[in-house]
Order: sequence, then C-alpha cells, then structure tokens
Amino acid sequence: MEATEHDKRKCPSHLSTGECNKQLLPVKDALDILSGKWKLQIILSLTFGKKRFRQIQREIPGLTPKMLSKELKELEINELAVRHVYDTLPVTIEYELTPYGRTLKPLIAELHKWGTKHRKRIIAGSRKKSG
Amino acid sequence: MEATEHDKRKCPSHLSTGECNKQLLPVKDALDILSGKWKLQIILSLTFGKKRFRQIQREIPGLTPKMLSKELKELEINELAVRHVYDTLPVTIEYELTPYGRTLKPLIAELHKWGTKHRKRIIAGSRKKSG
DNA sequence: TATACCGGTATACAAAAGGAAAGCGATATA
DNA sequence: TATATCGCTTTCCTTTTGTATACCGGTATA
Repeated sequence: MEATEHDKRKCPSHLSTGECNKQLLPVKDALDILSGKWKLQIILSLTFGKKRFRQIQREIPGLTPKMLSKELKELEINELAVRHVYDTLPVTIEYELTPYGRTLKPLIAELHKWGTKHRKRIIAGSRKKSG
Repeated sequence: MEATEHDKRKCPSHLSTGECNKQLLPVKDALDILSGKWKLQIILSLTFGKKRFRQIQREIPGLTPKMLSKELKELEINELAVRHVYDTLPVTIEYELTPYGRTLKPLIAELHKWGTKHRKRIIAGSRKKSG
C-alpha cells in the first residue's frame, strides 16, 4: 500500500505541476528577502533604532560600504526600511525599519525556533556518529 | 526624543554585538536549508510520496542530475530525507522525506504567508508608482 | 596645508552557485 | 550489435555573489 507503485503520483490530484510551483513563488520571495550574507545582521541592527550608514557599518565587522549600500537599497525597494535625509549641513542620513519591516519579526522568530532545534539535533547527531 | 542622539545604541543593553550575532546563527541555518534554487521544489515533490531519482528530475523541468544529486545529499545530511536502497536487480533507489523533514511544514507555511502578503503589497505598490 | 569623517560610488578581482554536456557500469530490449 | 533506462559523477563554463581598494565632493578640525 505504500511501496513503489506510485510512479505517476506527484502533486495532489487537484494541482498541476505548474500550480505547485506557483505556490512556491511567495515562499521564495520571503526567502530571498532574508537571504544574502548581511541582510539579517542589518535588519537586526535596525530593530534597535534608527542608524546612520557608517554606524551600521561599524557595528557589523567585515561589512563593506558597497555591500551595505546594496543591501539597504534592497530593503528600501521592499519597503522594509526607509532612508531619511535631514536638512543639516552636511546632510544627515538615517535608516529606519518601517512598521512593515517589523512584520518580519514573527517570521524570523519561526526561523529561529526551527533553526535552534536543528542545531541541537545535528550537533547531537555528529557527536553520536563517532561515539 | 527620537532623533540623532542615540549614537551608541545598538543592541539591548543585556546583549553584546557578539551575542546578537550568535542569536542569528540558527536563523541562518534554517535559511540555508531552504535556500538554493531547487530545494523547495524537491522538498515539495517528496511531500507527495517516495520518489526515485529520475522521477524527481522528470517532475522538475530544468533540474540537472548534478544539482539534484547535490541537493538530495544536503537533505540527507540534515536528516530531512532518507535514501532507501532496495535489493533488486538492478538496485532500486528511493528518496523519502523523514518525519523530521516534515517538521519544516509550518515554517514553510509561515514563509508562504508572509510572502503572499508581500507579493500583493509590492505588486500593488509598483502599479501605483506609475498611476 | 593635512587629516579625518560623512555617504556613498567605481573598478577589479575571487569565490561560490549553477548550467551543459558527456560519460560510466550495470541491466534490459530489439 | 545498437539502443535505452537507472543513478549518478566529472569536466568545463557562465553567472551571481561577495571582497578589496580606491576614490569622490563636501565639511570639520588642527
């Protein structure tokens, strides 16, 4: 009843392969937004308040201005962060998480939850393998 | 009271920068497991039952054996999938999601939820920008 | 004048991810 | 003998991602 006789079975009968993949698009979107070497750290940095460019850079060792610039732009495009320009002399610029950006919080919390369990499991597993 | 006078503020006072980054490691783990061009599709394919190598490949247009092989290995290492070798002639091989692999479901659902809202928001936004 | 900070950009390069195509040993089919 | 299927691996190549470094115009500070 559960062996190898399901050669044609793929998706639930009401979904074509194409529809299945379509379901994955939003998942990929969410994943893309969080992916990239510095995104999470930058988002985390901004959850603690408005920050200036150099300030973020100083907080995150190894982060180059090019990368920071690029990632901040992506956050802006996705409306997760805003760039404020203050009319001082010289101009002061600050980046801030938007309320929308803060809606990522529960999602990141879920990732953290699963990731924490996974760390325990895999580390425990590798200990066992040689014991 | 919320302008530029918080130059030293970074993390909550009880967390050092190092501790903050440590909190991000499990999040990155979870992200890494789901990242990669074909992972989600492969996982999805396996949620509908055991599958043989070529079978998965046929279901996912564009997926090369090299990539499939690589991604399946990663799933195995993380104990999200198992590789069964049946003693037939020639040997038959099947891949299956583990119960542990199925624990990804709620996480993927969360990603889907957020991603769906985000799609709507960004698509609506880009319509507005030229209207 | 020289130095440093600000908010970045530009250029060149290296590393990682992914794609295209061929091939391998085995079995089956004609 | 020639062809095809299975479960992959290998090699070479392109694209994407990230790094290193220098630089820009502007202001401030010595």
